[in-house]
Amino acid sequence: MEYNFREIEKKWQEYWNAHKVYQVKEDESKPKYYVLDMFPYPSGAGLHVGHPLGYIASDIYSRYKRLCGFNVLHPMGYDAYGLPAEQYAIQTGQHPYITTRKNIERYREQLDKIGFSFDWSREVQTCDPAYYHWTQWAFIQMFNSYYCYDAQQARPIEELIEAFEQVGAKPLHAACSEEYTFTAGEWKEKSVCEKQKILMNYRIAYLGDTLVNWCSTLGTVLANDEVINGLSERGGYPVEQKMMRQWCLRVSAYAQRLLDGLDSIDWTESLKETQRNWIGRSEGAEMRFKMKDSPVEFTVFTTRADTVYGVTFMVLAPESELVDLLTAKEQRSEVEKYVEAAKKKTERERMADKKVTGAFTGSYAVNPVTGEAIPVWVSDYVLAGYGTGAIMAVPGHDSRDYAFAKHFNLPVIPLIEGCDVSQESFDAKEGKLINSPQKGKEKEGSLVLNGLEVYQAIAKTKLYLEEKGLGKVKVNYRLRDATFSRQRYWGEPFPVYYDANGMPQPVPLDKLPLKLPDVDTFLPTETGEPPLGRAEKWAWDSVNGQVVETWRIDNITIFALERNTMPGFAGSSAYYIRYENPRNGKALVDKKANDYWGNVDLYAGGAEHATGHLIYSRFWNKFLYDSGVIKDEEPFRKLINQGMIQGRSNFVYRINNSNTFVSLNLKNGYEVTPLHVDVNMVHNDILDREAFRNWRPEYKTAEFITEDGKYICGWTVEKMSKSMFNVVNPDNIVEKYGADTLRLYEMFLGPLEQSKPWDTNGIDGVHRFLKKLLALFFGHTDSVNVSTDKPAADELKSLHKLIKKVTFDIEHFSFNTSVSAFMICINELTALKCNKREIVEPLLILLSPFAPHIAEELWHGMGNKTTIVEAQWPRCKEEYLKEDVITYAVSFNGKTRFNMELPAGTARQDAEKAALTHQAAAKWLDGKTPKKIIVVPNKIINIVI
RNA sequence: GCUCGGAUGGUGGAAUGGUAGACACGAAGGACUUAAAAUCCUUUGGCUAUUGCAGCUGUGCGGGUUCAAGUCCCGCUCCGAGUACCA
Repeated sequence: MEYNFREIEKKWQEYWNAHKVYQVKEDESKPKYYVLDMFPYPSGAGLHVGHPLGYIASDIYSRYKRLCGFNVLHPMGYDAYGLPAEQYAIQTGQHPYITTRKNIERYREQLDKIGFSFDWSREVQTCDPAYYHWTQWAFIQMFNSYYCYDAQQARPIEELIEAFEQVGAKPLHAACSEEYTFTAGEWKEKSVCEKQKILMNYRIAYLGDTLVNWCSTLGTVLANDEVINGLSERGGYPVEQKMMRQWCLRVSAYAQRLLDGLDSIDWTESLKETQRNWIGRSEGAEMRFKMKDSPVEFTVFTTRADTVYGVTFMVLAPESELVDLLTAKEQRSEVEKYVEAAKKKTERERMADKKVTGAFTGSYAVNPVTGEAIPVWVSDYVLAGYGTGAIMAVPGHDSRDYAFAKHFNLPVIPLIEGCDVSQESFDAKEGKLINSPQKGKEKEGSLVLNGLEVYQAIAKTKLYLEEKGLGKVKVNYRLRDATFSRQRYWGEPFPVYYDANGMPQPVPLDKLPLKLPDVDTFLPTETGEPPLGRAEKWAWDSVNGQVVETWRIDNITIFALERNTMPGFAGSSAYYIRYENPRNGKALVDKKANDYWGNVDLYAGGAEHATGHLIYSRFWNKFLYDSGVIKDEEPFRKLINQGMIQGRSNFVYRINNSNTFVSLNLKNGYEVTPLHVDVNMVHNDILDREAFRNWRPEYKTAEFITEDGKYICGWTVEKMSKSMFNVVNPDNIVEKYGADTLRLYEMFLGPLEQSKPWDTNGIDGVHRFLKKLLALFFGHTDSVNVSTDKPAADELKSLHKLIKKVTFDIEHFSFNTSVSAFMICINELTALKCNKREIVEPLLILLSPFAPHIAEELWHGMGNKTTIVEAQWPRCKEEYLKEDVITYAVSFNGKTRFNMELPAGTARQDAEKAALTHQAAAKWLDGKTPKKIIVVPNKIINIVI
């Protein structure tokens, strides 16, 4: 009897595959459960041990739910569009499709080896035209919709046109980039082209001039979540702000719903918090300022309306359109110089540069409350993209304004009683107001704030502003619209052409998918157009409704197609819906399929997608919900984040100027250089010296100074990467120990959510557990040997303890403790020499989600004809868990003195009596009568003397 | 700066307010073996005992609540993650 995991695992993987064991379809007789993993981007490096962590956890949960009688949808696919494949294509000329397909094959091979219960018949790939058909379709739906604030949902754009025709723009509450006030009459007067331009301002997918994150090295724009600390997430290249005409998604219209929806879903608090911060709701007021010497007006946003008496200057963002309007003649050259300098700086430089800079525009605004004239400045500490791109500066109570005021010698007015602003500003929102007109001494109708608490003063000022028509209460969100164009080849083409007026028109729905054309090279064109600009034979014939391979300038029915492609998150925003009905050529999802499967019950993936994918998906889902395509408003009901698996690097210590290596604990006597060594040559920190000598030619003659005949390596925790030689592929582990050991070990490593370094130091213990399990089944024979005898009480107890623990742990995603529970149970049963069928059969069912291959093998070895997948999860019977005797810890004045065993079910009074009359008690009682006795059933008896 | 986590043996980590350190690794000792591997047994937080069966101490630090605190409350220290000229 030997644990031949290679044979066992191969056998059952082939069996499951051949018998389509994990394929599911809608089944009204069973409750559904949808378990989803974030689908991987198939990179060239293949899967490493960090990837399967979440997959194993969700697979355990899927298998568990299946055994509990649920119809479980557990699909997998690939996020196949992405930058690395394109960059590889630029270098090698190989089409990204080829590399992507190759990588997918490798991923599939690796995944198959681990024994997941995916329904591969539902696989999707985002680069497959049959899939991106529906990405393009959704885009057109967004193009043809606007967001109505009254209905709080997306509505067809035709309804907006109708409203314009009847009442004009002013009374409507619709999400837009710029407010319009035209009347119904004025609307009707407008040309077709003008109307199109106005509608663009309202569409949910719109073409707009926006400030974008431009990364010149990558040659593309990036979304906010793709920029980290002013550098591109991919590659770490500098990013600058640039005004560009781009496709955008009006995500901001959904800000409030995205925020509110968080309360209805079961995600970790930290992830919800991250999204709340990203959405960044802030309540405040918009205040209108008039200029002293010109008719121009502008508004600012503030959360501290109460500080209006402390405004000593105004600041405009350098990119603000107001700069040009408000700059006085004599200051023009200085301001222009400043704005130019600011524009040249990248986002990162601006952040790094904490120096205070700015320029005076030479003009003055009028404080709407006091009537005083206040100077208007330009400075890059004010952002064009947030609020109105202009602020009222209150140096007394805002540290940034304070720094600016001190630098340019502007006055600082304290507004809170007792605060000291001689060294720094007082930013806290607390205290009593001063320095506004005194009650009784104020002019008629002026705003009196003195003596009020800050929150009262804010409320009063808002009210005052609204009454006097000087401003309005306003909620601002940090969440901005998503830029949706990428100047890249390897992405979904926009289903859009530009008509004779240069206006974008959607490709008719029945002509989708609009396929990605071939190009000769994947670089931008010489004229700076995106790579698709090289597709010369790629145009749209609007009369015949098809892609044509010709450019005929004289024929006005042949139009240019959009040359940008969609970003990475386009394909990943609704893939979970497509899994429900993946081969449907008529719709994204059939209504019946979606009614049955609904949203994702459990979503497993990394927390790094908090502000990207997980926001976009929620937005996309809400849009589809508004459009009546799907039935649930939130895509992912419960979300678990697996931690990151870091690399555990190993070092050898070379004695300087020699080829001799000294073991870790002996290195102190020498001058040594630590060198990274491939972790695959190290086991339990002991170096395989032969493998090391063969690793590289220069180590061929290496000498070792060992301890007890072993060379011990040093170690440290780093990111898993090729250059550190610490990448561990799951294949190696599967080859050496088997998939079941890998699965159990990854779970045993620690709590799922926690980031932890990968080390194989404990893997033997898990492997040993499986061997013990086999020993229990086989005894000393070569075939499975189970007895049909009735189990004894202690055997039943051991099993039911396990059922209770494992069921509880799986429900709470505490997989590491359930693996421990299996080990305890097997140790107990081994000690009892128990191989009784009534015990080991349920045990195998419990184990099957964790180690499906060996469980299946033994299940069949016992004579079962069906697969273990069809078994039923065992129920825990509490009556087997009852203790005969209960151990009480008896303590005196809180100190435990002795343990005492009493029969289960002993009455409280009898327990008290027994504790006092116990022979050991006399020592502490010392003849005294106790003041108080506390009996905690099953636990402790505390006697207070 | 702000927000959210975390701190328990040599290591990974267990502990609904109720005997802290489950389980596993590693280490030490032993059995089997010509030997090794494999397997099995014993010990393993620290200190004091160990011809004394036990005692003391102990969950980052300082307080508090409680009969009882790793767990709850207050105040620190350190570490990690996210986010940031957001007005």
